[in-house]
Amino acid sequence: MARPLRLNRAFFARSVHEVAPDLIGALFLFNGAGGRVVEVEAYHHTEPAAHSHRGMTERNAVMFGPPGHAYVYRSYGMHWCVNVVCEHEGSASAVLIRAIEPTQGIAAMRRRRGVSEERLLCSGPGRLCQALGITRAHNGLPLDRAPFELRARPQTPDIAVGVRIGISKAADLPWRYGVRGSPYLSKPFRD
DNA sequence: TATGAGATCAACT
DNA sequence: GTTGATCTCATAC
Repeated sequence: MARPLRLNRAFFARSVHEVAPDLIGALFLFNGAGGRVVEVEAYHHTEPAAHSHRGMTERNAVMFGPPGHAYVYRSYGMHWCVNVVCEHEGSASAVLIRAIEPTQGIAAMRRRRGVSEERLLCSGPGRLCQALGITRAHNGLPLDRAPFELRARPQTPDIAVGVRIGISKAADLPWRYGVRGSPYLSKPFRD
């Protein structure tokens, strides 16, 4: 079995609906800290929950740039959230990284988060950015170069699909993907 | 176990 | 002035 491939620009230059499920199980590292992606959500400009829905602003400009870059925004005035920019299909779209199963750099993540319980280190979009040290300073950086490191999943996990979390618009779209039964999800999947 | 408030800021009405 | 791709802590059942 070959070493998992580094995810390149071609991986991200596809529809969010292909990239999002394919990210589940992939390795996501930032400055050597991170782990296995266990939860993501797709955001597409055709639906009102997406930041790109109403066109380009200073905040979301990166979403309109080339695929394979990080879009980092401030959520609720407090937290940072990280997305991967995908193929535009007419306008901008991205996949929100919502939860990671910690495998590397756990001591550093514990220090940045201020909690010791591994299950709580990266189980949410705000939590994982705090754990990995991702901020606005990293908005727009390419995902195929340091400090980012993304590698394809070694095997395909059992992927669950559900509705997205914490939104009120287009809340019925089943665009949330995750590893079924993982204890590192921000919330369990209902089926 | 479940619900609610507070923190804090960019975008939108 | 209100809302939101959130999290934590407090208080109530």
